[in-house]
Amino acid sequence: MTTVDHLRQVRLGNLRTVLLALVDRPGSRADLAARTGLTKATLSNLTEPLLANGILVEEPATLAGMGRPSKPLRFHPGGPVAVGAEINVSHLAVETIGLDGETLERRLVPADMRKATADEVLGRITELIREVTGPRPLLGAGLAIPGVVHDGVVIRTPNLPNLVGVRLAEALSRRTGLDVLLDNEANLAALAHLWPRHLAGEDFVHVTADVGIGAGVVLNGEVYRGVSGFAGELGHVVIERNGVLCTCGSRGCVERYAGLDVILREAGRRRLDSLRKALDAGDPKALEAVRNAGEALGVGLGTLMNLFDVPTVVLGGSYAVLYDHLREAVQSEMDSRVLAGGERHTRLIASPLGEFAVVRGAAGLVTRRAVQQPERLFA
Amino acid sequence: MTTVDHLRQVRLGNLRTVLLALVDRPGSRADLAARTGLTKATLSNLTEPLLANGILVEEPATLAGMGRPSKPLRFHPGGPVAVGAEINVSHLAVETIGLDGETLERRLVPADMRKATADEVLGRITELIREVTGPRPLLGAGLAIPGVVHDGVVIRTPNLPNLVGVRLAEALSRRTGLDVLLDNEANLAALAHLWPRHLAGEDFVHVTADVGIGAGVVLNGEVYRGVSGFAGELGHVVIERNGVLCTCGSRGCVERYAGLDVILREAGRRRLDSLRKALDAGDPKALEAVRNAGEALGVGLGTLMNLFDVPTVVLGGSYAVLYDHLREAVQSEMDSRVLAGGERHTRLIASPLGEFAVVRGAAGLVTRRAVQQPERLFA
DNA sequence: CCGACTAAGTTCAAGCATTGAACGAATGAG
DNA sequence: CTCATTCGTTCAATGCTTGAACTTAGTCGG
Repeated sequence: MTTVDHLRQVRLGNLRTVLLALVDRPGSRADLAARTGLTKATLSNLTEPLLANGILVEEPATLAGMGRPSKPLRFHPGGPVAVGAEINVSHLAVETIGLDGETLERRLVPADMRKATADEVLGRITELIREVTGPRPLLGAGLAIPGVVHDGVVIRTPNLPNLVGVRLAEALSRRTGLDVLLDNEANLAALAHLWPRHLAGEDFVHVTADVGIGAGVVLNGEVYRGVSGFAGELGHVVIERNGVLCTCGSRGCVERYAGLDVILREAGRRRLDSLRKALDAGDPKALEAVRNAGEALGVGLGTLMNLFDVPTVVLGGSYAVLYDHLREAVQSEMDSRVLAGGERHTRLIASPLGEFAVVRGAAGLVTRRAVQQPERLFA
Repeated sequence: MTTVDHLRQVRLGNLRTVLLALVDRPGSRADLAARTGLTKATLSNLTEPLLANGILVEEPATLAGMGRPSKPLRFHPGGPVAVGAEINVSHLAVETIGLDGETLERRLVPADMRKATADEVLGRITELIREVTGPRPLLGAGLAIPGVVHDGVVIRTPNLPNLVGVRLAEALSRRTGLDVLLDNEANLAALAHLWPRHLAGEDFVHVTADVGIGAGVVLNGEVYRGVSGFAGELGHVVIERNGVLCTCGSRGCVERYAGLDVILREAGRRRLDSLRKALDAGDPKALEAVRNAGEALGVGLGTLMNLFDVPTVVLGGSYAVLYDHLREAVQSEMDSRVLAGGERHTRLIASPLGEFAVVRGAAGLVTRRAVQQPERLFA
């Protein structure tokens, strides 16, 4: 650690706060100085290389009130972009976003990936990525899969058995030439609610149901993954110690009572949209199936809240679609069990992001890293 | 934020790493330079004020091999000390430690505090603190209570009802003239395993049973408290959604199956030492009571592990006393339910700290703050 | 006993990011 | 046209770490 390094760290830290302020919203040097607490002099200095490297652009001018007009800075419309990609059981999806978080291109293609080989999956996702990437420089790609991931390797993915043990990040990187970050879809859906916009605060849990139930846990503005990537496995929280046997070997896992497959079976439906229609039509069997699932989920979430103590739960994915009919059962079961409930109710909300939450999170993983490690922008 | 502040931050950060290295073990300037990555010049510079202020002392010399002998630095034996204090249902305890973590004085006095008023409790604990503090300067006091705490105020403490709502930190501070940090005993028992020595890694959960069951959660080398102090409430993790009604209003909480009161009742014993003797004598009723509790605890811990994904569980307090007889049931139930268990077994250990774990943690809270904010040492 | 050797600790000029103040630039108000 | 106002730049000053040179205090071999 040389002396230069120490001062360089200070500079990089300031660069990070400036970029964070810009992600929040564009602003002139003077405005950014006020917002970050740095001086105008430092801002001139810090933004100079960002402008020179095509990361930022200076807008013509703003005809404000008195005084010299300010020239707001924003992310360059031709600047670097990040790719998000999702491999899932029944679809593939990709999306590109700029550093400002705006969506540039997106694709979602239904496809049964259950039996596909790793090569087939990689081939198709690579093709999709090529479709959405244009001439703008690429920061890298985030890749989401439904399962547990550690160090770029797929550790566990019950519904895509051909991917277990595959070094997916490396494999996709070889095919696309991009830097690839691999993560679990639950974590990435949660990240999409945190970055680039705070949609649910700095501490929350995001819950999704597909075949399994996964929770992405955000603590202190950071996604919490656990030491080996197994954190937030809400689906395997036990609600009845001698309950139904689970594929994981345990008994009474939440997943066996609140998983989407269970709800559909109990409701006598095949697909989510059909269930949704039945619910809206007041079908009693469907309503009961959803209420039962909501209660089970509420019990599991109560346990989760007693361990993590966060103020907000976001229901996403299929749960967001069923939100109107789930809410009451989940909330009441949770409230009756959460210890902190005496102080304040746990806020339960539906995700405002649709089916692109996961890919947006995947892309966000890349833009977030670029902002937090600004030296990457000059490579 | 002036320019001076920026450079001061660098200096304070380096001071912190030097002090951390010294907490680990004493060492000469050259040795510390090697361990911290700083230069000998910087070390001379940083340690000078620490020596001048009586925080460190220079040992005479060490007659090592060749070359100029080194003069190791260590914390001054007359330097500042921290007080830890514990208010509990059936006892009060205090302990003083130096910055190196060595115990100086300790007291543990049995006393039924259930019906005591806040004033009575504060009076007695103040008296104990006076008994153990000598001429050495005081950094402050850590205060532990069995219950939930937030911002120096007691939020919830089922077994010491007279303390709810009391601004305990402020009250004790007024009586003793010390800076007081208030925290939950579960968090502090966990901290005692993290600071000043890593006894269980940087990620673990420490579990204690008294009347209730509490877990102190350590993630990434930091105690995780949740947004309102309610994190780690393992006692209210649900293991049977329609199980026994709990005082908290929920049903099937772990506490109702694995709490110490339950174990004693089932075993037909009044006190822990009597239970322990019965177990050692092979009393079947006692053995079964403990095994049942172990299984229930294992189910709850399995759920906890599926959410936090830490590699180690430390059993402390009464559970440490019963460890030999609890271990098997806890471990097997946990292993069959933890998803990450396929990769590695969760390590289950008994706390090596005895009944002073909580007060040591309370004192550690203060020494840790002093090291992390070294500017406090020059006041 | 002396000189070579080794390692610890100190001294000092150099380097560098931020700062605050002074300055130049660009516009509106009167 | 002049003044007020705000934006952005320039520049000397600050203060911390650094690496190299230097001093100090021992061991080792003859």
